[in-house]
Amino acid sequence: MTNMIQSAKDQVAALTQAAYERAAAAGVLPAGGEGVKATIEIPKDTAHGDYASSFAMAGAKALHMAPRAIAQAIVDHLELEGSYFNKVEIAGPGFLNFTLGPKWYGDVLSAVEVEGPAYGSGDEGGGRTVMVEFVSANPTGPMHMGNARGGVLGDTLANVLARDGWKVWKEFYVNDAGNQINKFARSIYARYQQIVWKDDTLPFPEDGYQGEDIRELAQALYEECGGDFINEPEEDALFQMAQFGLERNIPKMKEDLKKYGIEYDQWYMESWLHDRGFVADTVQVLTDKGWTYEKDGALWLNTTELLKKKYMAEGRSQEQVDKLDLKDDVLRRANGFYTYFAADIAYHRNKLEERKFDLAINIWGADHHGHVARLQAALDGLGLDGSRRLVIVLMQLVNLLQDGKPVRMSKRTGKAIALHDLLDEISVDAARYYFNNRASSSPLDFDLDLAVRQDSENPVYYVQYAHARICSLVARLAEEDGVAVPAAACVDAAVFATTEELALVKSLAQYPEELHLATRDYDPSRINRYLTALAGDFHRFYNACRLKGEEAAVLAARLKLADTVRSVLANGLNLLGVTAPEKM
RNA sequence: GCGGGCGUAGCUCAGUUGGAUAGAGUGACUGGCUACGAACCAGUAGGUCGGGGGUUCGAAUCCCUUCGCCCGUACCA
Repeated sequence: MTNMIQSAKDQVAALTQAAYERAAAAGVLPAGGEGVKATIEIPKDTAHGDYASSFAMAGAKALHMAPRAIAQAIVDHLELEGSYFNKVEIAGPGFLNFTLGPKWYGDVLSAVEVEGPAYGSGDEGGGRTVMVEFVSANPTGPMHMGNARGGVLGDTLANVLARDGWKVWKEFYVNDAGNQINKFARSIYARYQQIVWKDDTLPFPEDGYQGEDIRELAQALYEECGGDFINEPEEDALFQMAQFGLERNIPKMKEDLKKYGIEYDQWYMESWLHDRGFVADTVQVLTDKGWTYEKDGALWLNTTELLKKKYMAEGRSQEQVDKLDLKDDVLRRANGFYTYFAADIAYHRNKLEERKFDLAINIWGADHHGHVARLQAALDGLGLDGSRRLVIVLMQLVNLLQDGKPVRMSKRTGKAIALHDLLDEISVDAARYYFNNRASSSPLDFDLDLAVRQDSENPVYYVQYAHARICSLVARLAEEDGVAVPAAACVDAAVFATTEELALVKSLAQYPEELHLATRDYDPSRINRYLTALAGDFHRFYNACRLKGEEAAVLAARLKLADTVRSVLANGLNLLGVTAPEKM
């Protein structure tokens, strides 16, 4: 709950405003400065202080004075007594540069100590419920690199949301119905026939799944149940093939994801929606509301109108909307089967209406971006406000590199690298950190040759090393010198004098802000960047400042600082699902 | 055509509400342990922020325009 950055910022704003009012009362500044919207930021260069206010520049127009003159009047009437700051300077075009004093540094250490593993938490969610649906890979084959990325992204996002006051539910949507299951069944059936007749030249579906895993499924089926399916009607045999394949694949997926550190609250079957008539019911509701029409024997959703309505509501002009190339969607095909889109609308109606989640977040591959707006619009059409209550985080795909050159991945041709194979090669820690190392909007290259031999290559080791180094340091001081980590109340932050110490405390204070931004932008890769930077600040501190042999007050303060860093590193790594080792 | 993503150092990428001299990692080069963990640190070199225009005290960031790469635009899922 304690956000030291925010409270310092608030103080800058309050101090500046109070100074303005005093200056205005004294007649030094004209009236009209109350509404000045000054930005308060942390300068990149510490020579410009710890916080900078743009009050003087922003107010130049309203006050009809030169920025630097305004700044001088503010400084003359500033009252820093009792605040976090002990110095203010005017610089550049009129920046007011505030420098933090020891009180603030001490309070940062206290905040981490008091809040411990909860440090960095917020309450943006306010107890609202959110479902994060992620991975949801087709159960027709093993999971690949893209699923590995989506897995960490969703899992970490769920962790971060929970820290921000949301009640989080994690779900895997299993597409156990529809065309690709049919294709799956036909693929197994073809391999099965090849096995039964001992003839590899028997025909295999043109669009079938060619992976080795399909052969293995067929072989297992043959070994368990024999060759009798050959004699059954094809329809029955295909049903059995699909059942057998799913019953083996789904537990395998659960197992792989568990190994990867991911466990769901629920695996939700698409077939549940079909079986109880919920897809049909949802389509009926859309029809009742007048959003559908029949054409060429199929039932269509008037997506064009729904999207126009949505875009206009979002502020686009009629002209902009008119030039869009919009198309309607089929909900029920001429053959009577519902489309995937219809099932998806029903599934999200289930999330928002039946299960009453306040918010639904989906992690999707960027190749599905064309469906984002139309799904939201369809939910709008159901009166569920999908444009706001459904958030789709698009994730750019993973490029697999081999010898520095891209390899085309495809489940159909069986050329993808499976998640479980990957985890045989590299640790869960390394994989989870690696796949969370880029914003979801950036494509991510995955070079297996590099990943396999990576040790120090992966920044996860840099962060973990900092943690292990501190553990070792703390243990050693306790053992050899009998010095324990002191309570924050016993530390005099005024002894922090080096730039390394001050920078390190400021990094610690940045953590709640980073978590907040990670949830706001649905971008948990920020945590990686933060942790790497914090570890770097620690390593620099460690090289610049000794502990052993220093006088008691300095030793105590530095030891407390190091231990506080340890706590925050562990805190962040925990959110990523990465271990914080004491030794390595 | 329409829509989405991207374009920043040799390479991979950061850059929060517009801010002061545009950063990090990696690669290259030069240094630092009889030292609390060298899986570490310090330094040097490397840039027309794809190009052009505009908005203003101030633009990598906002607007317009243009070029290039990836993706989507199914009675597939």
